[in-house]
Amino acid sequence: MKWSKAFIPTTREDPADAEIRSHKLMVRAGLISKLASGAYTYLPLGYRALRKIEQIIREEMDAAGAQELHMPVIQPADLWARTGRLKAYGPVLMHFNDRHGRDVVLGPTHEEVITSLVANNVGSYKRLPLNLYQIQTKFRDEYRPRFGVLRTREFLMKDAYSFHISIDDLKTTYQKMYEAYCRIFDRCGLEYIIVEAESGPIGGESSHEFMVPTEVGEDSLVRCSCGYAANLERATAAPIDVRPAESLDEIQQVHTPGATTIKQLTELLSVSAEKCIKTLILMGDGEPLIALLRADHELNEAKLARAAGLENIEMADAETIEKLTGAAVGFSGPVGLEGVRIIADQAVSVMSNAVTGANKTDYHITGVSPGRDFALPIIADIRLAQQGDHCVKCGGQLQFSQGIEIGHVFQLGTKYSDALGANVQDEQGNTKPLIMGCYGIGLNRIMAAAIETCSDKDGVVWPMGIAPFQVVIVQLSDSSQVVETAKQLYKDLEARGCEVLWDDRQVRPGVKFKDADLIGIPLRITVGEKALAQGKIELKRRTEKQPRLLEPTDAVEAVVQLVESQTRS
RNA sequence: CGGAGCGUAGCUCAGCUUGGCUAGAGCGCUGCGUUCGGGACGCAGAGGUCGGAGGUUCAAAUCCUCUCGCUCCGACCA
Repeated sequence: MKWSKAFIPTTREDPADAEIRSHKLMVRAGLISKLASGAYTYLPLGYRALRKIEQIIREEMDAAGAQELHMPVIQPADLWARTGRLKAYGPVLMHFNDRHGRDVVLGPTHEEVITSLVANNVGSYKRLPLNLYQIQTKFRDEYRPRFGVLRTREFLMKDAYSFHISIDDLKTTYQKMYEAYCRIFDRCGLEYIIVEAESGPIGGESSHEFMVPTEVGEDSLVRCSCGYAANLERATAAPIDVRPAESLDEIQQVHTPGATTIKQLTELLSVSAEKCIKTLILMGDGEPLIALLRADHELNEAKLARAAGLENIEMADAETIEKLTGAAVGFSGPVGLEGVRIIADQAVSVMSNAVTGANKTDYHITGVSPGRDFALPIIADIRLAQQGDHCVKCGGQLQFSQGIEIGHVFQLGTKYSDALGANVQDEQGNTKPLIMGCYGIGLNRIMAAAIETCSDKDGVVWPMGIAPFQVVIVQLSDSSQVVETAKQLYKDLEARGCEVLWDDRQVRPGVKFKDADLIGIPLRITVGEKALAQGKIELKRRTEKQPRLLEPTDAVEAVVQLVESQTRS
């Protein structure tokens, strides 16, 4: 491609509405352009990169035994109602009414469609396992699109769905997908980690997320040097040890007017939050429930729900709290509360001489020791891991960072097949629900994550595997010798299968160098009078400072080799 | 949906507090000339519903009301 004919609108300045590095660079390098909040055009350069990502995914999915198909974006809302997800997704689903007034949704994902497809066409275990995938635009009316292309209302996703007669068979495919994902992300040149994950409202039991650690990701990661890794929702910290025995104080009531927050309480009484018990009152399936946490810890609702055996949990309103405790919000405590389920975090169970609410407005009590002053019927891990916690596997310090989720694999089970009646007959002729797995990859996020992690002060530094072009030829002048040499290199490299961008523009050298760095093509050939006087041209990697001088024919060989060695995983 | 901020040239912004002449700068763009190995310079130019609607006023980019859009924080999220 000749640069003079290409549509690559680079800019010198950062866009005003971009906050994070990848977003700024994607706009400056002419990869994307925003149409509206959460809706971006992929410009030719950006689209080339996106298509390369797509092709890597396609090749690896095919190699792993999955088959590509293409499903509709528009889906009857009725189908969504049957799995309960019309309600579960709520306003995130984009709807419209067609000319007959039928409620239609734009697919945010395709479990319903694929499950009904397979239900209608597969009746026997003999056709299983089956693994089908598509690469398609998905629609979600996000509460808040953000971070450039990281969270948008319209995005490209690869979603695969597998169908099985047995859990063992599902696990085999799950493992294959897991390995295929590793190859895909390796080929994309990403540094990623794999974490245990909550499966979320999609349902299912086992799940792993593929994350690229960055400073700006939306997800929080917890890691240990021993290899333990989980996302924050799932992460478990090592239990807190029992403190050395001290003499147990007697309970005393203290006047704490207006101290409704932990901060106010600790300042008023000059105690650390570690000595206070936070009493959270929640509603689970219509019943009140009390969660006790050390005051410097945060509740993990998913863990609490699991410990309590409940589906949905939400914070109780002020009225419920006042009725239950007889005190205003902010003065609740476990001592003396009757007839309500109490679940204590493990860290609370090892406390003594603690401070907590007195169930009397404007009063707290001190000298509280769990076990002595109130019962601990259920002790569980119901908190978020936090800075300073230790690894549950090896006892080492847990490390916290942010990350971008680029892929997610789930073992779904029979949630959708049950809801949609997707059954097959097994060997004995019994009717069995299909056991499912599903596997997603966010293509746009791969691109953003790659740029977020691969860039320097001058611009993007594309990994070879997903670079829009593999090599850029910078032609420094219009002298016939320079032009002819550049042209010959261009022809030779293209003939060898390289993706070449030839900067033949009538602009000053400085502009060409700056632009080449900004758009981040991995290899750069410079053709200029100086080196050409010795019959040489310059070859440089984007990551290097100094070029090497080579004969043009040697340069072609060198480029071909570099491309090959860096494209392989 | 709650909180905060921002909408002025293609892009990045100044001007608004304290209303007043023809609405400015830099970058980019067009033409001519000089330059030509890391975003050159000179001259000449094109380019604006000051987000939109309504109001106050002799007079509104500037003040008031409403509205739309965008960004960030929160809530939410395969």
